[in-house]
Amino acid sequence: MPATIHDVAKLAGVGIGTVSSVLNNSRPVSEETRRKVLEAIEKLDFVPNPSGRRLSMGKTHTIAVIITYFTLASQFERLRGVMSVIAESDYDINLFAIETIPQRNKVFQTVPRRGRVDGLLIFSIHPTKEDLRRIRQQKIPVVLVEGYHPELSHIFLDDMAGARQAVEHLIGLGHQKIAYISDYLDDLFSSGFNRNRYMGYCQALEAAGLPVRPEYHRQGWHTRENGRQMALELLNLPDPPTAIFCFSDEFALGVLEAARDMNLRVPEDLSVVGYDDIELARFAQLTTVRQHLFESGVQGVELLFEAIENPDAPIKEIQLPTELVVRQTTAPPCR
Amino acid sequence: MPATIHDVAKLAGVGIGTVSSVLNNSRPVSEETRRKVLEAIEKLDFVPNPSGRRLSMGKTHTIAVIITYFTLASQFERLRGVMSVIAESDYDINLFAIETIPQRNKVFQTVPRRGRVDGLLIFSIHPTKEDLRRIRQQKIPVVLVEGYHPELSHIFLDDMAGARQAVEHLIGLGHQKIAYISDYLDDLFSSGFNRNRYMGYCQALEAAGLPVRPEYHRQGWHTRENGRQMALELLNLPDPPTAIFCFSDEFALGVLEAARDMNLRVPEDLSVVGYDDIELARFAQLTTVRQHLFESGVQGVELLFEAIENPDAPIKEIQLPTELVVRQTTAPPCR
DNA sequence: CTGTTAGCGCATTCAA
DNA sequence: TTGAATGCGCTAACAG
Repeated sequence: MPATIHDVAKLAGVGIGTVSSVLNNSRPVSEETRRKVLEAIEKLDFVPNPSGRRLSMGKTHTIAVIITYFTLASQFERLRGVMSVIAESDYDINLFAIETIPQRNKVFQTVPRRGRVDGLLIFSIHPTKEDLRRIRQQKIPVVLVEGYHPELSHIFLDDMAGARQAVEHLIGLGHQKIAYISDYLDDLFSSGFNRNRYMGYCQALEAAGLPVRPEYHRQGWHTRENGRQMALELLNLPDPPTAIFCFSDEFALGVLEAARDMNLRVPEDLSVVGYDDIELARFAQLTTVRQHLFESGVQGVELLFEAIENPDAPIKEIQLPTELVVRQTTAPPCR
Repeated sequence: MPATIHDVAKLAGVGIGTVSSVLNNSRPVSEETRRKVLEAIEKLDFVPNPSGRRLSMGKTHTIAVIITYFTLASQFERLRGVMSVIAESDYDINLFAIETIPQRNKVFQTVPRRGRVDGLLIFSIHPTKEDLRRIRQQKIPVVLVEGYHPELSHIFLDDMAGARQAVEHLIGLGHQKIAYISDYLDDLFSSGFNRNRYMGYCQALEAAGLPVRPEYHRQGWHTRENGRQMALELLNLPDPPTAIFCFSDEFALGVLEAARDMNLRVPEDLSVVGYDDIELARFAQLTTVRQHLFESGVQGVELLFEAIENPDAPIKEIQLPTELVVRQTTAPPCR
């Protein structure tokens, strides 16, 4: 139904090769014929069919963005970063959200292929050996965002240091009983950064001569409500913590809710530190570890574009800084 | 580089037609050959090239989702709704975020075409006559989410009623000085729903015999920070309002920040009502008008799928309910 | 400078 | 039940 290159050629009285030439500036065309072609294109409201073009060129001009934890505001902010540079490019983006293992498998089995997309941007997922094999075999450019792999380009942060900063801040305020609310340590998607944050937490405690108390460590699936539940459990312990460090701001907001439920004042009765610095952390006046979410999305696509342009370039890694942002949810403990 | 249908055919010792048949169950194949083909597919890790398939079938198995105000949490929640049903389907999604008029034009000029995508889901944008012409010409299925157009399928809400409920709630509490913070009334993208909410606001006031004071109506671009600024202006008026109704929760959170800046207690000194009921409204204990965001995304794609299946079916419109959710940010005025 | 032709990978006829 | 041939819309190489 829509006009094809043949329709344009016929209307302009030229061959399809010529139309293609003016479309892509692939070879010189006389002013006269160019004008005729342009006119025909205008009149027919012609836009080239991407499938035809893709098939012919072997390039899709599309990148896939694979996201897990798609409920999290942090992922949304990363995605916004991606979209901001996509809008300026002539690439399309295919979005894949994966929440379950079967979904993960399906996506990783079908998406990372030449002819399907030109490159992959993967948020917060650790590729398995199987994934890696596939990726290498298809020779498809990949960039991990909030991920780490020695053989793939990635944007990552020093999570251990970030977590350490947060806990050191609490220790510096005089806290001795510091709990940690985290994602499952061996969650199937994760790139080990949750493990790293846990290690940072432990390191900071140990460096200060504080014990790592197992009952102060809770794990749960990544929602605010779970954060609230786990905080409630912690705060109802016989010897409750005076401060809670959270794997994410999402959890931290849940902790704040729990404190409200129990009529605890923050920060007087309970200090709370989050991780991510999502948009709403500022609203909640949450002390948190900032990772540059939007920026990580931006740099991720840029890296991917580079890799697509220059497939033989060595992989790159970019480390984004983490910084502690002290707001109103941390203070010295009362007791 | 990746295996093609020819590679599979050769390895299996059959013709490509046969391979295609087992791939799509398009015609009977003997158990014996099917097995051989499946084996070859497995061995070569073959997945059909989508561009080829699309070109051949004239279907893309892709839908475009066009979103404006992509910074808003409400859009993210809608998108999550969309993704949740996409994950269960075998459709891909192409995401387009538009923030500026040139972007808008480019997207509407190139995206809504047969051969490019099978359908369009459009969030919070009012199609122009020009857009409509294009859409009709390409005969491409379209569903508007949070939009209204008599000739296109759409998911919408009765915004006038929603706004009225909110303002009536405030009036019922005894407020007489009620301000309204809105998006620009003639914003270029919008479908008029901001205008409708304004009318609902006016209606409720008038029905109660209250004056519509122009200085109580502020307009600004859709960010929390702007909400804060506008609230500051309102609250510094010689005769400040005792309640502020907001076009969105995003604005309302900004108003809450402004109140905090000015050491006003909410709801004692100032009542605040939002609109949308985003995830975080609950955290902020915000009284708000709920629209079912996630659900609107879900129903939007479902409607679109129906339209793709059955292109000649009449357009459908779904009205989603709005409901006032009273939380902690509204109370009778002090003075 | 321009028209013609050969694929790109697939689904789908048409024959056998 | 199957193989071979045709065409989807386009780009690029080839031939003028």
